[in-house]
Amino acid sequence: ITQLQSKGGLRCNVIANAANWRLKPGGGGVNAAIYNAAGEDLQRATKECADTLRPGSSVAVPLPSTSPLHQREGVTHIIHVLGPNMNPMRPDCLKNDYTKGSKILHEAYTSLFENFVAIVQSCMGKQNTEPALEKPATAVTSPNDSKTKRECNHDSERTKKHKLVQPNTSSNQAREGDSKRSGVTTTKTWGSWAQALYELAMHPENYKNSDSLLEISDDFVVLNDLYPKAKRHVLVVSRKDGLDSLADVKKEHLPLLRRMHSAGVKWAQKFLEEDSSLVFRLGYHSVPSMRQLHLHIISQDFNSASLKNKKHWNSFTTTFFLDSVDVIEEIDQRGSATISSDDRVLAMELRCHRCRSAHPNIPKLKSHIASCKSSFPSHLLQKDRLLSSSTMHMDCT
DNA sequence: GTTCTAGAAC
DNA sequence: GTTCTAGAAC
Repeated sequence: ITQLQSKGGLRCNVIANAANWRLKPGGGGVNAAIYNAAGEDLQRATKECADTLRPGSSVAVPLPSTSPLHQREGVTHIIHVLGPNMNPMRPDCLKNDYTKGSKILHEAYTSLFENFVAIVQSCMGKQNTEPALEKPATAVTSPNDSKTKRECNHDSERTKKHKLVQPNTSSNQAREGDSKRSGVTTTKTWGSWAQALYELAMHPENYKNSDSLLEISDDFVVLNDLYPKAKRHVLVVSRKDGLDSLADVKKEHLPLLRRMHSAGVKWAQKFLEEDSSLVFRLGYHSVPSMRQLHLHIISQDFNSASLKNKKHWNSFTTTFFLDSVDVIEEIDQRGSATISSDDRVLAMELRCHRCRSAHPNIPKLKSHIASCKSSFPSHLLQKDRLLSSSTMHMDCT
């Protein structure tokens, strides 16, 4: 595009342009190159289609035949598309909302492909009556069109493009997404391996000799997690029979939740006295693997040999982990907890819980978090979601 | 070749 | 939840 006069033509009729929201020619990259190559005509034609672009949307602009890019290279359309915006100086900034970012990116691609399909279809319809769209235009013609097939030796490439496009034309199934978990509450059955906490909660006296048992009260038990995912990782397990997970929690359990939270804070405080470098987070898994409601108190170093896989990581660092303070607030206000996240978040890419950088596998992630000194995301710095020696009011008596 | 993941079995 | 391991990824 930057050279404009390609040898033998671009063999491309439609260019997808990563545009800016004002749809202006500027910028240092491909956007500027396209506008330079297409000339004034593109600015004029763009203006006729749209003034601005919202993240996740696209607009297809027919390139006037007077444009050099059309005349010399046979480009007939530019599709401007705007992805999610991470820059806080621009409108609709994501502010590290990964889920929203993924959604907007999905919308951007969907919109782009829909626009492309529409161009292909209108072009194929036109060709029967108007053979004017000649040579370089073959890239968007149907592979069934025997007239255009002959002299082109880029057949395989063309066919590939069409295979990518065709499934999209038949349906827009990609939009269904959220309809799956539509409030149908199926009763979960717990495997034998998921009963350990239940047994402990019902009969804590049987475990009194275990050195992982830290505290027993009438309505909860505190213990060291058998497979800690950080330097410090304890569980406050409710002793109420029938209360298996957050999904079962109702307003009547609010006093219990508050007592469990206080116990968690108390133990975090104790651990902070031993090691003031730790930072703690208190929360619940949206969908726990073990039966019996339990609150995690986990230090944010995640320095543990027991943290082995993606599910471990994501269950403590994505929206799958619901902060105790938020759960309590929501139960108080709405009467139940919103289990917003489904298990797709557990399969998400591995991102540092501090700086949000992505890492290809667990070992690489671990070596990164061992040295990441970035501050925690702002969301976690609010409402006492994090407990550290500086946020706690230490009693030095 | 080794490293790493992901799915089955428990 | 963990362990085990086939085979994917490198």
